[in-house]
Amino acid sequence: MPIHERQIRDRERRRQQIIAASKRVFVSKGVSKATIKDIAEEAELSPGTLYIYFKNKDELYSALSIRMLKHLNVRLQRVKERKEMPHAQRITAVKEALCEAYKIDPPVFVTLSHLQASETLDNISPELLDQIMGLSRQSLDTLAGIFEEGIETGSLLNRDPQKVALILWSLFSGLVLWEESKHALDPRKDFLMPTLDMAFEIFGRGIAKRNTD
Amino acid sequence: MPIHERQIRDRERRRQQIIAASKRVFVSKGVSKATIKDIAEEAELSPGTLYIYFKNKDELYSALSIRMLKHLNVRLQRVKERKEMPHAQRITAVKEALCEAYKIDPPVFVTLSHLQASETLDNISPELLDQIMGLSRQSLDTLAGIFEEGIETGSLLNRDPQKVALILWSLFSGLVLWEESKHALDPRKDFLMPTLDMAFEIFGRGIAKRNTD
Amino acid sequence: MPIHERQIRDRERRRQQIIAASKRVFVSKGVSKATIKDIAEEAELSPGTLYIYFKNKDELYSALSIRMLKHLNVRLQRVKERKEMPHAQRITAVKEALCEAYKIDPPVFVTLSHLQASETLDNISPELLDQIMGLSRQSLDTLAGIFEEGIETGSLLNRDPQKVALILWSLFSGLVLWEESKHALDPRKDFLMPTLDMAFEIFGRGIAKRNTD
Amino acid sequence: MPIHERQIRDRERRRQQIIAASKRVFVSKGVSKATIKDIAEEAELSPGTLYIYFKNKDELYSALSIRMLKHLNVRLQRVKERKEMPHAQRITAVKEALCEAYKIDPPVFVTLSHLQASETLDNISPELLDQIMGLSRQSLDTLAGIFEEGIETGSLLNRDPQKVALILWSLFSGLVLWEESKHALDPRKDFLMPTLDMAFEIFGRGIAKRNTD
DNA sequence: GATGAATGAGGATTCATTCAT
DNA sequence: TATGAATGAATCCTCATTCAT
Repeated sequence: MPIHERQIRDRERRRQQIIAASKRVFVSKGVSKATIKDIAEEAELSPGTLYIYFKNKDELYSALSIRMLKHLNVRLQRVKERKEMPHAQRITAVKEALCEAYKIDPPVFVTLSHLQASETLDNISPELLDQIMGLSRQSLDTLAGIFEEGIETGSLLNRDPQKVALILWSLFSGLVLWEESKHALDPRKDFLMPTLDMAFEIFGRGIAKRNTD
Repeated sequence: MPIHERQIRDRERRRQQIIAASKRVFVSKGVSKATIKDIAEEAELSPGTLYIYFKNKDELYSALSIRMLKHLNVRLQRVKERKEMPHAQRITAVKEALCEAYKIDPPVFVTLSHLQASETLDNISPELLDQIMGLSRQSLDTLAGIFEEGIETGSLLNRDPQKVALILWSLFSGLVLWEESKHALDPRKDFLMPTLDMAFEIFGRGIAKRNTD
Repeated sequence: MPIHERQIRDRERRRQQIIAASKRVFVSKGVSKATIKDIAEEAELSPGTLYIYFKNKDELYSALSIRMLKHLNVRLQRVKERKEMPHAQRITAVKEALCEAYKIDPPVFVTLSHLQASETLDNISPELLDQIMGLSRQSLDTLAGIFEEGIETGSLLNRDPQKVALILWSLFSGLVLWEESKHALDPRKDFLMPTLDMAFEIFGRGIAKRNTD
Repeated sequence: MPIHERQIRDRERRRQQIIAASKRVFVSKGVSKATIKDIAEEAELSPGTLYIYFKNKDELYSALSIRMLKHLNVRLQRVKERKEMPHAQRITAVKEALCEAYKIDPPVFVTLSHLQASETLDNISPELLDQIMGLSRQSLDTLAGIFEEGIETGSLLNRDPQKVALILWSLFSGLVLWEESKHALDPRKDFLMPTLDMAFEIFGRGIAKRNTD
């Protein structure tokens, strides 16, 4: 049934169109200031139409996070598969995966932080919440898996990989959140990247095992 | 003018009373769900009265951050003055300063992140914004100063101390934000402290200079 | 033109199919909660299709009433034709006619009451409104005719038959409305029928002429 | 504390003012067409103010019913106390009580019917629902009590007084609902009263015991 | 005729803020 | 200063109706 397939594809395209529009609105107005009307106008649709594709505002927010988390998962998984890579390069690869996910959707990290701050989750369906939590966990698990391998090969300090993964994620999201806030006040460009580089260098040194350990 | 002074003191006392009440409300209802009416009730005042002491809601939010930042500044300054301390202990002292500030006002870190995420800064007076930014900068500067001394004494890697300070702050606030979000969903106790300990250990190792550097 | 006739027949069949579906929706969701989309889904049609057969929602509502009123008219007319029947039996026959109409379409009586309460008549075409009013009047006229005959034969009190007819109709619809409301709260079965029996008994006694009158 | 008392009185006065305004709006626009904005404008208040006095729209609707039912209860109770009255006069007194309640608030009977049709009760607090149901029941119980006495004294037919009460109530509300609907279409005056008189006459005759019973 | 995505006006409700007392 | 009732703009969301395919 090719007709049916096209309908599904159209539907998905619309969803993506709305998601893209809301991303742009979030960038320009901020997440909590963005209204459904704003997003609808940006998407050149009527407010009612958004509700055909998303049950409510919170679920629209969540869709952004899900898209980003899925993308991130793929990237991290790819890093994990490169088992032959030396650990230092792997951490750099992790950084690049995170940065890429961030660059695709800068405001989504803010959204995700909001979600994490559990301030907007009231209207979310349990399934969607599960999905977000599951994807978050999956990202962290993949990260943890990478560190675990480093520990097993003796490259990394023997520390709880779950905690290490969380530390790296927090380091990254903390910096990004800071950058976003500075950006709003003083949009000089790319103070973030050098700081991120330095952060990962320090983290990499800190987690690496040395002869004396 | 003792009468005048007492008036000022009374006024300040009221302000603190309101701030304390809003803190409690933030803890129980979450920052974005808290309304002026909630805070007024908690403070056993009427909504109108809050507006005698704070120009608007955002300025009340900001006052929380200011209190916290002031406190943090004092603590960090004290660490900075302990010039004789070995760098490893100093980083631990920094951690304790941050933790203490956090423990006094857990939700304020979230608020501060919100402020940083530039979601609530619209209604703030330029003076207040300057004050917050100034205090933020001061905290970071103090931190940077500590690192600078470490670099000068050859204990720490020679890296831009401002960036290092920002990295440590981001690491801390990223973890705290994560913890707060988990807390809302699954209030098991104190997963935060061991993770923070590990984060600072890794950071400390990463920033420490070694013979081979 | 047999082709043309079949088209008309098909059209009428579709209308009945939609009416039947909306009846089922009204039963399960309540009249005011039922949406066009609900009815369309129940009829396995699309919302747009309903508008081919009914000008708008109110006209769909009205169609239900019309169907019921037509049915009722036929039944009442039949009672009227049984001129040989003693008046007491005739009133029982009237009761049965009303009950049957009610049982076919319980929620339609509620709808009709709503219509009567002039809450939904705004969007109705004058023709349709005329039709409903005409059918209502016809039912009442038939009822009045039955009573008139009773008066002429000396079986019934000499009272304005129009008013008597209205009284009986109100008695019936009042009880049914009450029953429907109770049903929603406490769906015990068939408190209605014994109460209706008693109501008609009292009414019958009350309207019957006695020697002493 | 006379000041405190005045506040309570003021508050109650405002409530009554709002109730009175919504009554007027219901009369002119119909219950389901009336919006909060309409009522607010009629009351010369802002929409927000209504929510200080009523939790939501449904509870405002309910308040109308409650006022009417309370009034009715008082009146019916008074009739019940006149135990010396012959039953025929008592039924007339019941009619007058019902009519008076109706005349104070004609549209409220429609509202009450809507409530009974359980179409608008979703947003009502259980307490309020209980109150309405309780008052409804109380009215019916009082009516039933009156009939019970009539049965005991041998004036009335020996029938379940609860059912008889319900029959009378239904007769009344059915006629009133009809009248209201006619009124909207054709506001000739006072077709209701003579019909009501006749209805009660028939009911009275029907329920009265005769020697031959 | 049939579809169902899109529309957008309209409604209930919230809440920061004001102001008369 | 303190109050808290009143405000009304702003927001989310619904749903009858339309129209391009």
